[in-house]
Amino acid sequence: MDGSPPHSSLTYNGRRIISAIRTHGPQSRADLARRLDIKPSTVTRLTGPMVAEGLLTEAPDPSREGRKGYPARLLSIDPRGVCTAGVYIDPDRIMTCIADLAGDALAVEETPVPDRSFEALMTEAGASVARLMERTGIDPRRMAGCGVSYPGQYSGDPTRVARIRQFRDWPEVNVERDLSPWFGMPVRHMNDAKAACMAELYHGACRGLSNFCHVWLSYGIGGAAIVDQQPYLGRNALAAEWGGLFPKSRPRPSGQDLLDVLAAEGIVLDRLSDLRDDHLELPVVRGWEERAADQLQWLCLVIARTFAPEAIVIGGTLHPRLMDGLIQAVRAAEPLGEDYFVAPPAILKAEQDGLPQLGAAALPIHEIFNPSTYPGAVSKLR
Amino acid sequence: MDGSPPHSSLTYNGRRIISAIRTHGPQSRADLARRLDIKPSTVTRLTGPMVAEGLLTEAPDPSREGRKGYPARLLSIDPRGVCTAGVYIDPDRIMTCIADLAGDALAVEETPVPDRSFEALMTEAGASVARLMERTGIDPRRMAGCGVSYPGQYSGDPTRVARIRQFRDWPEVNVERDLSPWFGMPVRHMNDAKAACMAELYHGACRGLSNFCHVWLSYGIGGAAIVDQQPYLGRNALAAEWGGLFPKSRPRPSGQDLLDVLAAEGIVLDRLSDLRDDHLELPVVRGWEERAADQLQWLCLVIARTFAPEAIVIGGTLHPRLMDGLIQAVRAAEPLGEDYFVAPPAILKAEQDGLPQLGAAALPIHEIFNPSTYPGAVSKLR
DNA sequence: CGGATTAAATTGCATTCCAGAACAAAAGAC
DNA sequence: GTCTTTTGTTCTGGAATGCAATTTAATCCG
Repeated sequence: MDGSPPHSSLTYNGRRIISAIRTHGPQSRADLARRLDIKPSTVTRLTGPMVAEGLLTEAPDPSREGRKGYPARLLSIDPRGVCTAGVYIDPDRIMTCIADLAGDALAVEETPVPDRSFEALMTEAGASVARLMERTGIDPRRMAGCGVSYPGQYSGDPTRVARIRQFRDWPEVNVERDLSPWFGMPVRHMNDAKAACMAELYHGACRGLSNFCHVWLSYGIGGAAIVDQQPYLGRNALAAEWGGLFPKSRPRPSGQDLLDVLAAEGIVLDRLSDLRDDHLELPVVRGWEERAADQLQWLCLVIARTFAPEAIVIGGTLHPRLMDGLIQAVRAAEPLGEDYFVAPPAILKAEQDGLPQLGAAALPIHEIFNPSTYPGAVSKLR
Repeated sequence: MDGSPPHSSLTYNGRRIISAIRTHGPQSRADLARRLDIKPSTVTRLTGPMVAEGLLTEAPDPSREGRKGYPARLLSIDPRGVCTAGVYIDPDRIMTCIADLAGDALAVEETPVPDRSFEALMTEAGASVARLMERTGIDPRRMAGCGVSYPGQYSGDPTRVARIRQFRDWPEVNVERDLSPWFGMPVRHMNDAKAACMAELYHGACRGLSNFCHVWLSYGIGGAAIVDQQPYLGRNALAAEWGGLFPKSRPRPSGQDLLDVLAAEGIVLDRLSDLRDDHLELPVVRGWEERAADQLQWLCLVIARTFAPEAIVIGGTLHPRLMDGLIQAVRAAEPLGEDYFVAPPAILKAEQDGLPQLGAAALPIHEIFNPSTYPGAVSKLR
């Protein structure tokens, strides 16, 4: 059809339009002009090519039926207008997917990790993405890029991705130089918790929220803070790494801590996923759950009093019933401390924590559609 | 001379230029072009009117003397190019100033509060600013606006300034409608702690820093968080109100708490400023200081692990020797907890906490010179 | 039924702002 | 004295938006 991908020609206000539709749902050109404080003519001009290229779709507005005036046509994002690939790597497995703009996974794959070397992992991940592309028959021009995430904290130079404990032998990884070659498209990276947070921002419980915090419970305790619809990373990308509030030498509400507590009772599990339903009935697990709930209540209170987010979303890879129990406990702990004279932030349950590679797949979307990541020189007119 | 004030015609890149000079010091047009990734021709075109209007001044660059090429001319901000007024109101007094762009107060005034009604206070504040304008003989066209700050927390509708405890009888205050009429120029508002933080950003210890947190110790415990050179307010502007981490029913590191502790020992002081040097030697004050230092250490640890700022700046209206002691104690508490594998944030002493009205005076500067507050329609070129 | 009214969407032209390229100016280097 | 280097300027063109008039399709109402 045409040579250039449908997202490559978006102007700054073009991104704002996509962003507004994503946040506030399908709406007319006139609504967009009012919301974004730009002229209707600008909206018409910018949306024209987007509709032609299949990025947006038009539909009549039923809610305005029976009212005077020219009937409005609602603009919606066509989920299949652009797709992205997501790669999640942990010490045990590689999980990949092709996802559309609605966050639906068109295809997923899970591959065991044979060898933890950087080369072996990236070779396998690249091959997996290529297989998924083949299987779904996606037009490569519609692929906006590939997101890659893996657990671990950052350290030192923020332009480079950190080496992490589980992958000690990896080289010093630089996204552009070391990651991109394996996937044949632009590559973005964040650690597992921050990528999972992006999935909640674009496809999950926090869709369109401007300011919220994320708590990620896996083997460790991770997290992220979203400020004005972008991740706030802080110094060395250490912001919202809540684990730092719980010293490793003491009991903490992490998956590894649960495994340690179980092991001390003689129940040795290798992975979190080995935790079966009947384990949950054990007194030792009940006890851990109660203590972890207290610690999470305290954590949410601290988050509420520091970031004052609109919401706190909690997700992770612990057993679903553990997650549910912890979230219920935090919700019950209102009013989140004394001295509160306004309503506390909403406590939300993550919706996309079952598919960690979806978070990675959200990274290219952020890069391409978010106004704040618009590249190049800047001008503003008034 | 000319009819419009020198700051009113700044384009978006014009603001970026001012901002870059403020952050990185005097520099040549070529430096600015490289730093901001815009063309030298653009810098020439934009700086021309600024120099002509007296907003910028030119000087030869001694550091490039003896080197090849056309000698560079350094551009500096002329502190007197634009001035602002600042008004700080507390239950006991009204403090006002006229300040220039360097944060020098050209004139200050302190007036006792006769009557805490909104009308009386604003009448007196407006008259005071008018007297200062008269005294300094400032050209009204050079006045960018007036900042107004007073202590208290926000609640409810963030478009309106909150009613606070000390001023319970005030009406529901709306900045545009209720504050502007008294001062004859544009008015901006933040509470005392957040305004003080703006003074540190523009004139003090954190000049030009992108991300930092502020701890404000007065009768209460306030604070602010700066993200990308703008205040991050959060839900209901409650972000970084650190006092929320210390329930009022228990000992907390606030000035009011110190007065309460002293009162319990039979030493009844009415105001913080009544605390004399010899009070500091009392065992009860020593004890309070020690406990408050522990609490501040904990607070800074929490800030470091949540916001991960580049720096934490501590200021307030406590006795200077108390402030110094507390800051020293926090600095000595490195490494700010275990599990830290990168350097902790710098602990800085506020430089402008002696003149609270200067924080208010920084608000119009932020509004006028910060790229992120640029009004009107938006476009970006690439 | 048909003109008046209403609001959305479109079109052509004007304006604003920046990039690009050629050029001018001032200094040291050879 | 000419060449080289770097800063700074000028002028033109292009990209993006605003502005104002116009078209379009629906309801309202006599």
